Amino acid sequence: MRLTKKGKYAVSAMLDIALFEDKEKSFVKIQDISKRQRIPNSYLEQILRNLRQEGLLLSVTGPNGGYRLSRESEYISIADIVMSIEDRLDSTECGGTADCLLGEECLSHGLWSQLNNEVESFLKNKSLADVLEKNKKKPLEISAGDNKNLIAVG
Amino acid sequence: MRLTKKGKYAVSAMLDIALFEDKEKSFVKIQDISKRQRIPNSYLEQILRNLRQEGLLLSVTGPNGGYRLSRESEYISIADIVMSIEDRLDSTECGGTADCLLGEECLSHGLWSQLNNEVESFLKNKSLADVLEKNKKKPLEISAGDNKNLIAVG
DNA sequence: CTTATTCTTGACTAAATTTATCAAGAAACT
DNA sequence: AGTTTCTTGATAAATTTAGTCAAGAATAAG
Repeated sequence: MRLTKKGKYAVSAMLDIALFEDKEKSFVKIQDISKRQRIPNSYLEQILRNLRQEGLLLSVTGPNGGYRLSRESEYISIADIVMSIEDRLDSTECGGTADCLLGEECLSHGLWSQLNNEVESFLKNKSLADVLEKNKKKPLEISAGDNKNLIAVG
Repeated sequence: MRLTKKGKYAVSAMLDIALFEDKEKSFVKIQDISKRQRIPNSYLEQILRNLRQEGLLLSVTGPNGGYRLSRESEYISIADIVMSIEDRLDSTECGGTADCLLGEECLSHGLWSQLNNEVESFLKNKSLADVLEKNKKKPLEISAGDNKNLIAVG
């Protein structure tokens, strides 16, 4: 399971949406996410596109449109998000193919695939809600002025 | 903790040395490691250089020279190796600095740093010996002919 | 039915990182 | 001397990541 900035942006964006979506009513706009999380707007478009195509987000075009989670934050794991985003699931050949050394399974193969499992199960067991929960405990500082709407997520 | 091909090559090379070094007597040559593990010779030079500089390997120049582990394989962890090799320890800004969002610690910060710890402790608790041990159980196939010396490690 | 808002798409570019390569040099043995 | 083998620093090639852009389509409001 590879982990790049893109994957982290994706998680931040999803957390942001989870926080700011107003169930039944409003959707969260790309622009707002972009500003709050400091993710380049056009890059974010690309990322949200993936997340929607993978069925993690719903979207509505037009005024008052935007994005919303496709299911409750309890049921979206970080692994779901990361796996939607990162193309090369495995960081190098070994770990998935069992065919690392020209047909032979290499000695370190077991090691890397164990590590992979380790990481994967860690991320599978963390939902968006879990991550947000953890941050609820320490009250967020809302600073005055322009930053009123800027809550750290990513 | 980043994980690239370079890091995996390093682990493979170390495993190879652990297997082929003949304590008190012979050293393992770059060329041999390169052939057995299919690691480009000149790239391997660079990698072994790092490992030696970090004190994980000893080397001797000249005929019958080569490399040997600086300490027994029980006392070299995979984390030791990977951390010698990978320059950027952390895959992206967040996870180490606690300063991800222009001075604010981001909501997902805890998540990434937890993951980091997870991976790190996994690799810290695995020694070269551990990895080799696992492979001892299933006897290696030695195929006839040119490959007689080719034991899968990487 | 026109306009403003907002997502959608595909193709493209730039930057960074990873993956090497090479050649000249130094150490050690025979 | 001559051969083997590591040592070093600089450089090049390939791949991946990160980010941009512009034209288009959907929706709502007036």
